Amino acid sequence: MDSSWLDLDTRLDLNLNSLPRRGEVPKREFLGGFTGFEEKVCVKPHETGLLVEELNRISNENKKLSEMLTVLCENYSLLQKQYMDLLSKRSSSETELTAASKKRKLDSEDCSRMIGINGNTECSSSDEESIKRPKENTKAKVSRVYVRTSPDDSSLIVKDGYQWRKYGQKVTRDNPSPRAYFKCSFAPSCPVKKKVQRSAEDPTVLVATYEGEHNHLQPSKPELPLTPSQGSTLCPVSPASRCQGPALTLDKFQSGVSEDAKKSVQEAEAPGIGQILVQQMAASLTRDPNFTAALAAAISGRFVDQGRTEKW
DNA sequence: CGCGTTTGACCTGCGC
DNA sequence: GCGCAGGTCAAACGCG
Repeated sequence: MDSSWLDLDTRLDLNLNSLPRRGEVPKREFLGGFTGFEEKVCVKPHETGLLVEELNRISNENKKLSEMLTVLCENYSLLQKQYMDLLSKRSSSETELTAASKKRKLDSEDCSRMIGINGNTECSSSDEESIKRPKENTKAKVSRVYVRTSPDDSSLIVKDGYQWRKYGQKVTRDNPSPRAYFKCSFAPSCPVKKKVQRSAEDPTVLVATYEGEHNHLQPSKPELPLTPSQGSTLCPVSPASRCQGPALTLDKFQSGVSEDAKKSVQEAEAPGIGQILVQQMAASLTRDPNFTAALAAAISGRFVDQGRTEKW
């Protein structure tokens, strides 16, 4: 593992903040990491000017590209918001038609509307239920998570890092797709249940309803599927938090969610545990003499490398 | 053989 | 009290 590469060459900053301003000669460390390019450092003065000009041109180009990307992202968010508004209007008009006879549907639809209003992909209905259904005050906390899947993925699997055992499946009246019932199987005494059903409006969206709180640690981080067919991604429907990168965990996913909703899920999932685990792992690693020796060797190696590049 | 999933039967709560 | 719909159970089944 050549750690000297990491800091010097892997920065792909579109804004190019680290690049020299117009008229400045490029610094040595910028060129230092490129093998083959290093020979060109010893160039004639007029060639330096050309290189600076070229660098500025690329810098401007990157700037333009990043601006275009920003505009594109804004447009995307706007469009998605409009789409969600449209969906919510349609679902609420449908609700009005059947509300008198379908009081049970309230539970599933109040949250669907929330998607449209503020782009939230997860909501806790515990507060609403405490008002609407005082009888269920003693019931476990309920939170809902919306998960986008690929259209060809027919499984009802939401990978959230916990182990679930399916104990039932039922076709409900208001939705043609079946609802799957899961129990947390990591701890036998864990009371948490999960219901997963495809959204009636958008079949690519899985609606996972969690009931109760885990009384154990999270066995593993939510895993990302390698291929779309392998399952669902914990990809928020919300435009605010776009599906990207490998760090798509439930915690990350909550970044586009309202504070109340975040709180409810954080309470349910006990996220501080992860941090404590990391600290414990770091502590145990630093206590290991072999690890500290290897680390020291790696760091000293970096110093030697850097000293060499600065000579150039 | 053990474990997880499937699926039909049964239970429970709610509205009329 | 009855009917309906959601939720749960448990035997059968499949897979590694």
